[in-house]
Amino acid sequence: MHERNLELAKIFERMADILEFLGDNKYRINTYRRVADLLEELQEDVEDLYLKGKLEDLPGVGPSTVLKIEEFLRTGKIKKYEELRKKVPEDLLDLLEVPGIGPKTLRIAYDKLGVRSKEDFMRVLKDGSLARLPGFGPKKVEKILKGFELWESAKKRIPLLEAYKIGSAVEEFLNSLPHVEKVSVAGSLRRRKETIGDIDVLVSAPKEKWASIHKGFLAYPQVKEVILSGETKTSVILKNGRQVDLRTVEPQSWGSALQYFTGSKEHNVRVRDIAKEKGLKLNEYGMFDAKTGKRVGGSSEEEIYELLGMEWIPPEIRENWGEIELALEGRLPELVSEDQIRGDFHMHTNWSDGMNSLEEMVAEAQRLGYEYIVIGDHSQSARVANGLTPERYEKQWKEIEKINEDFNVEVLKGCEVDILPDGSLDLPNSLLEGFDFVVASIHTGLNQDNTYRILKAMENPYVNLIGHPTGKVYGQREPYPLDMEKVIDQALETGTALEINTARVDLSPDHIRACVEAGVKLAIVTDAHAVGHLKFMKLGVGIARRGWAVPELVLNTFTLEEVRAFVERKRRSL
DNA sequence: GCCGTTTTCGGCCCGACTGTTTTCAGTCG
Repeated sequence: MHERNLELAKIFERMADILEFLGDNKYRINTYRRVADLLEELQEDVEDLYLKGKLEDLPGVGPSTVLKIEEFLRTGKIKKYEELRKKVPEDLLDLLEVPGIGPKTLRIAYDKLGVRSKEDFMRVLKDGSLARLPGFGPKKVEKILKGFELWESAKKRIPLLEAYKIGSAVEEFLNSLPHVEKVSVAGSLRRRKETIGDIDVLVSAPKEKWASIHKGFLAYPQVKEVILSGETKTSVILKNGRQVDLRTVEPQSWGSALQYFTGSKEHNVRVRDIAKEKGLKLNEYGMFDAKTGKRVGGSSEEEIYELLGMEWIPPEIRENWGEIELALEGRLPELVSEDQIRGDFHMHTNWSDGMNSLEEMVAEAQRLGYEYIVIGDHSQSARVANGLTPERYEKQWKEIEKINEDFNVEVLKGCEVDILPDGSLDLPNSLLEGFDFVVASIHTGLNQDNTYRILKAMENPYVNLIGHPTGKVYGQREPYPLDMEKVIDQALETGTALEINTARVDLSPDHIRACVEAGVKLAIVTDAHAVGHLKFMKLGVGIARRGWAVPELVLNTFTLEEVRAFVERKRRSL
């Protein structure tokens, strides 16, 4: 990660917010936002690009943007931004993140009701003064209040994807410190829960080096505030407001500490019970003989579980949901794992709403060692996303054919076709037939029960995968009502797979487990809109494992021939 | 603010949905 890129991206984002609040030209605002997105996804350091004179080659970057970036690199500041931020209270802008509050609403509350903070806004919602303004009413107030709830809960708990990014960056930083032997996130992040409280990170090192490691961690550039810092534990708040707890342990305690801090609490209670039955004592420092107090193990997790007569249990399923009994009997299922992943089934390019070109996406997929990928750009009715018409798909196919000559990874012609309100598809079968793999998703009517639309879409012989089936986006959108049982039956019946969407954490682990029990095929996808998103496959695998997904049911473990056979089987049978 | 095989000026992703309206405005994706 290039810190400076992110810092600049934030500034452009903020400038866009302020301009929007001030009612500036919306296309200029749009440009600022696009620049912010661009910077966030940029693979190289922005300064390198600037020095090479390549900044203006980026799409959407013009002379004015280059000047601002140049100014920032030189002085660390952007004058225009400094002037803009004087015009509006800093906290006020955060409210734009609340679903239901847009720039106009915020401006009216500011002008007419003197709202200057979140507390002010809550007050005018609750005392009815906002509802009395022209253009507002009780329903709108209700909607914004609901938006606040969603927003608050998303703020309190960290969505898995965000926590994963933070955790990975912290791990990387700690690994760069001297004397550090092992680093791992623990807690609910390691278990890949949908939402994470605090981010726990564990480091093993000889005791005499701990002080220097804690000190080193305080120098992590993202640290904003230190809550506490001692010999074994440091807690900090990062600039993004998230808390990270670092613990140092001795190498001989690595396994027991990792086991202890990974949890879940319910899992650990049972595990310690079993230890007790065997005359052993387990804590974060190691496994000991209960009578003599003599250490019998603790350096690795595998050793801990082995001493208890159990198979090692993957962290994602440590919830006391039956995994302990199976591990004691040696009957744990083999869960899908990262090294079995051969491809990604859903990603976008700049043909629709992706940031990168087809070639750039393919190049990254090749770098990741994939055997195949499915390009799944949006279809025509997704106009906001610059969805493709049949003609444009046919053009894209030509480009894909050309690219397939130059790369080792096989690029499958695919699409993310919209499921229309009546359950029919946005593209005719005559065109769908020409794709190698078809993903179908719902993007409209997100407040109604959409079971019938999904059931009908699965009847189409060319639909291989239902994209983000529940419509949920964590912290932003509740799922629509859906009869998952019927969806699962229909998926099984028609030979259609369901999507595990890494970006949205949809399906949930519970859904995945139901699919696994029914024998429904699943596909883990990143839904990447930029090359940088493709690497989150690792996270998707974690989500799948949390739902006890086994490789036989996960399409990503299939060879290219097997994927083609999966598609063919459905086409022949319906 | 950016951009150009119809343009160096005049467009720019535009439609669905919701709640407020009685013909529309704001938000979202």
